[in-house]
Amino acid sequence: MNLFTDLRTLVTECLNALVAEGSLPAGLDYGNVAVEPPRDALHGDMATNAAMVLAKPAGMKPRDIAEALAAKLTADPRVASAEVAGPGFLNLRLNAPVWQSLVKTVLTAGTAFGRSDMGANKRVNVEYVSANPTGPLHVGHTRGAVFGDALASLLAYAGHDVTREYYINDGGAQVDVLARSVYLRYLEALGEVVEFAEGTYPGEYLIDVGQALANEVGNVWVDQPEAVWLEEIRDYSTDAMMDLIRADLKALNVEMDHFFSEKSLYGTGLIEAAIAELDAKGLIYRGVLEPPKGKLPEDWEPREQTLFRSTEHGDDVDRPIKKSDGAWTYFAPDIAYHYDKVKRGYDALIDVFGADHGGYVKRMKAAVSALSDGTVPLDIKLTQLVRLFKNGEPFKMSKRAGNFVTLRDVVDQVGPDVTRFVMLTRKNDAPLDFDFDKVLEQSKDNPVFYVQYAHARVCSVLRKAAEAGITTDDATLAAADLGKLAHEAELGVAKKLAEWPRLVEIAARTNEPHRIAFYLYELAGDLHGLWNRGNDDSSLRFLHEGDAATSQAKIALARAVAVVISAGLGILGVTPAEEMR
RNA sequence: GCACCCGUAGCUCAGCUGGAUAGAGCGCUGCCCUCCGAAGGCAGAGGCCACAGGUUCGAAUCCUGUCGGGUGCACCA
Repeated sequence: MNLFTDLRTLVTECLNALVAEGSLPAGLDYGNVAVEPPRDALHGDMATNAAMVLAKPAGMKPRDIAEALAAKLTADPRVASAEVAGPGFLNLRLNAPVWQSLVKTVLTAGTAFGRSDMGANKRVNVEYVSANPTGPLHVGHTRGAVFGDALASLLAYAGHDVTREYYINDGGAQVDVLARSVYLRYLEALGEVVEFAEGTYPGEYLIDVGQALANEVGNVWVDQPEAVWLEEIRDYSTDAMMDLIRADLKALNVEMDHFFSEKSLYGTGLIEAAIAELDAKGLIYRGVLEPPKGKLPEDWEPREQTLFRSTEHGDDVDRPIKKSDGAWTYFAPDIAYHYDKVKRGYDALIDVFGADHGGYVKRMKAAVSALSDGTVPLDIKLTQLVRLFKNGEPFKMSKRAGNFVTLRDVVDQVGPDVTRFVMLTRKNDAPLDFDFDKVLEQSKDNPVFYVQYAHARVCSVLRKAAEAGITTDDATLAAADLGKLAHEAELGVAKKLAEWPRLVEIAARTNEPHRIAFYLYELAGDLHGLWNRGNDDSSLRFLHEGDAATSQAKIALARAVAVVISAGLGILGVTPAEEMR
């Protein structure tokens, strides 16, 4: 149910009719014909560029095509008028019943209004967060978590079969560091005085882990060499950290479908198999890389390494997959992991990385391109930094975490709903300012509040209606005499609702959930505007004393707005507010 | 030095597959509560879309270059 695609279908039908009667040449490509909202509402409800895009291939003047098309279009009962404007735009106005019935459609479909089948049930894997299992999640992870989760929901809403996935970096040196740090906390729990050297994690969050470990195994590892305890403590600690991370994610209402362990790639032949696949394509060789231009590392020296010829797939330089000592680089298991995703049969992959991984994008895309022979697209979305403020000043670090502000610091103070919405009110690739005071402010410059307030207002109307003895379930409202919604202010809100399905598709196509947040803000503004016009013009109020029929028609519109706000907030993972407190 | 992202109103930012007179919030000026929640609404002022070329019927949008800001750059993860 998308009025814009409905009308685009009508336009192409009319064009075909023109072809059939010989007014247009046959065989034209309608691919670039669009039906969209005009920039200025004064121009009408919808505009099509058909005449302009077809003028050249048809060898005709745009205005001539537009005139002929207009005549055909106005024959349709939905179309009130079709005017040629500017260089050849065709501005359409639709009859009021189109908008009135749209309200009914929304109420009948509920939050499914706006669902799309554009995804054609394609299997998409969205990998996000994937933080190292060495500590609690911090603000940067929070943004990635919120973005990835909303993107996954958006794609699902748009008809994709989505898997939410987390890659656990439990195979590298950083988990050894974790193990050593936990060992120190373990000794500490047993009464020893310990010192945290450079290169260990001093964060207080490991105290509990060390204590728990001491309770479990007693003093068996005291005074023992690392070789004795490292592996066991490493496994124990990463499990503990993943429990911590899962709990953090749960606090944000993020739930993964699948956790993939890097460690599972080692010793199982999976890395070797992935590299062999690349080797078979002639993309693996031994060589020496050029020194990096500009800042030359102090200890740089030419070394022969095993390299992936990523330049064959768009990268700037070839990348090492083995260190000079023969061990895998971090990139190697990452290749194997993505190979695994390709083999699992996904039609598209999406990685959500922090901005500090920007340098990693090209090589990862190169790897997936090579491993899938270009058949599986990989889109990598980078989330930019979050700058935290409190009272207008940069926010201080968290003590418990040692050196960073944690996800818990944020969620505990403002709640998951506010956290999520605010982090989605900016494009993913733009930096985000997050002010603990402003996001809780109940005023118009706080979009969270503004959108929630609109929803709460509708709920308030429903409560008042119930007090007045008016039936307001969705089925009743859908059956109301919606012809009473005749005022342009009311139809204007319905028109905004009509844009929802179209907006979902645009947001999904571009992988940009922030568009949902901005749309909801605009929709909320339209409702607030209509609400206030009821102050001057009582016929625009939602409740009409002693006139249930009129009340139900008006309330139907308000309720339809609430339904779409619910659907949108649902995608963003935010709970709609019934009332403001 | 190279790569990626960004540059739009005084400030913070939207801007769809290239489309008409480039939008919103804050701030500023002035209005609107006997009323379903004024926690809101309406109106006004405010622009060389960083700059210069190019592509075309048409460019904030696409391409090239310049300037400015951010991020990342062998053997870390």
